[in-house]
Amino acid sequence: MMLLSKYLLPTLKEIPREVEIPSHQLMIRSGIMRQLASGIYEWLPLGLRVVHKVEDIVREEMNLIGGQEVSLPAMQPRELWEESGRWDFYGKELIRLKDRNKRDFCLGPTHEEVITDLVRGEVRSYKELPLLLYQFQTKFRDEIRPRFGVIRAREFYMKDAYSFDATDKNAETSYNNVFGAYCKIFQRCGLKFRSVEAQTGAIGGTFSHEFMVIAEAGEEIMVSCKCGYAANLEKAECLPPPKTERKRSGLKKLEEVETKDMKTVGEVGKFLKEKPDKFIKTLVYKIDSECVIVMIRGDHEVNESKVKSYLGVNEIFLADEKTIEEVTGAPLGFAGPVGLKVKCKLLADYSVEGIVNGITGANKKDYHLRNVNMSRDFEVDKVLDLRKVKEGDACPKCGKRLEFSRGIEVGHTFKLGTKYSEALRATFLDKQGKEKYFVMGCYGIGVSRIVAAAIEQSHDQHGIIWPLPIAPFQVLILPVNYEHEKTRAISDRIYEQLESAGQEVLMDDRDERAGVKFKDADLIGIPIRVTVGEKTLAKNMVELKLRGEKEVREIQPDQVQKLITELMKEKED
RNA sequence: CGGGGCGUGGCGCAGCUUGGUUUAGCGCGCUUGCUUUGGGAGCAAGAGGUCGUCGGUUCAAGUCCGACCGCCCCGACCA
Repeated sequence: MMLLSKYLLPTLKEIPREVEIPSHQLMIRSGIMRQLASGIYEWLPLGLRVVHKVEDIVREEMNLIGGQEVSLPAMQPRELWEESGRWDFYGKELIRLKDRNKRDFCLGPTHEEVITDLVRGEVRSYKELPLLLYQFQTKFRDEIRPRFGVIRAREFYMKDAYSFDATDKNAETSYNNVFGAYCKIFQRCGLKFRSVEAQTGAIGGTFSHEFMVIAEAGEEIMVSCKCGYAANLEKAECLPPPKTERKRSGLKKLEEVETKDMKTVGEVGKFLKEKPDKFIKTLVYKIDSECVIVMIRGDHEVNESKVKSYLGVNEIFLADEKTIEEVTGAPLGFAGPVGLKVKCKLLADYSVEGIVNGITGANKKDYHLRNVNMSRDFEVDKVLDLRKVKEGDACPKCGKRLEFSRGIEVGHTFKLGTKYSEALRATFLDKQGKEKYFVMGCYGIGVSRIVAAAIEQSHDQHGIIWPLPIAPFQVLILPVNYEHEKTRAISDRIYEQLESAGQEVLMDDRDERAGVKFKDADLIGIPIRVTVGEKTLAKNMVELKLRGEKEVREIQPDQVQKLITELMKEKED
């Protein structure tokens, strides 16, 4: 019997300090986990049960689409990562270490290299394809700033899957299969979620989707439209502004104005009495040793992901002041595209094209330029979409207003193509005996993150309200006084009946006052509570209450198992 | 990496400004006993702390100074 008196469940009355969002607070307070170091957590028995619940659901759905479970090493040799080019590309997020012989290793933040290496060694023929391999594994990413408990942790539990196909078309089928399985997984976990188009980032590939749990505390911003378009903020596009007809006559003469100590669009705009949308904001980025100039309209913001993906790099930084002086000949705040000292690649957002007689830095201390016009006063290498969309921008699909909402990313699917198979020379022989690269996909689900996301989405002021399918136990029996003979007898009997009916039951046999037990019950959020107390027992009744509802029903002890079984069926439908 | 905050029994905190009545307290939790017993009980008696680490100042350091470590928050960029 699972007795609470013997169960390691250290609940906390007080809200732990230094903990921000509800899910994190509740995970600590309800004894689900404890922190060991920044972004590194210990799972306690109750929490681990939830992890396993999620894991089981994921495993079932992956198996249903033909997935085969493997387990790959967390510790991976440098050579493999150099083959794919990611030893350098992945940056500081990759945790590196040396063995006793000074050989370099990393702790896997993801497993494309390892799985591709495995498959290139073992799979030779198209007849063995398609292949879908997956695993559950602890991943390591040295996050720039861990936060929100397990939502952005440095060590976390994830399911990752990799598909190998003979053709691009087949790979798309694999992708769609996983996509479907993911929808079922999140549904089964009882989550309100949405899939959005996303960027491929450090993983790479041709396209990708993120699965977002809708939650106020979410770190990610989702952009969506009534027409069905949905993307994350990094990826989201919008229609370029209608091109203003630029008549030669309308172009005024270029003119220099003094703007002493005014560096920002706001300051200069106020001084010149011009709106931000007249400005060509000019940013100097440094990529390795090269500089790239990015221009954008003053009222917009650069979406660095778009810059990164256009340039094909993983990390870009704004140039330091010294570099800016070298490139522009002026201190920070006076950069512009006209008359740069050093030849750089110039990129302009679509929004810059439409600016007539714009304002920009003069590349000269304390001066700006007025009446700047693209093509006449400066040439750019490329005009493209580089800005962050704003709420209300025009949807790229239908032109209606885009809406913003927040979410927690719990899954991500990537159509990789042949990026890794080419890098690692992973090939098979097709029907014609021709050597071909595997067409790959990779698919992640943040298992530990789902636990937090579920709480974020389902709690009240008293504690967690677990969705039934991922609850650590389905039923909590709460004998008001377990020492009372009849109470104990009835409680034990209900426990046994439920258990033999396949329910997972926790018995609060502690010698605590009723209040303590009720508070803890609400806190740990087990979906069904059966209260056995002398008061109702006098009427030969016990109480049944659902955590998410107010209503308390009185029923006969012998009816408990039957009613709960029915309730569970209802919930499943 | 930059800015801010914090570090004192398991948890939450006070004490530090102005060094010495501090044998380092308080609340929660924990142990034991009695009373209580349907929404975090009362009384009594206990256990539990190298005051983050190292160094310095001083007759004397939880308290002052320095370095380091850890944790949290904001930012990582708007030119």
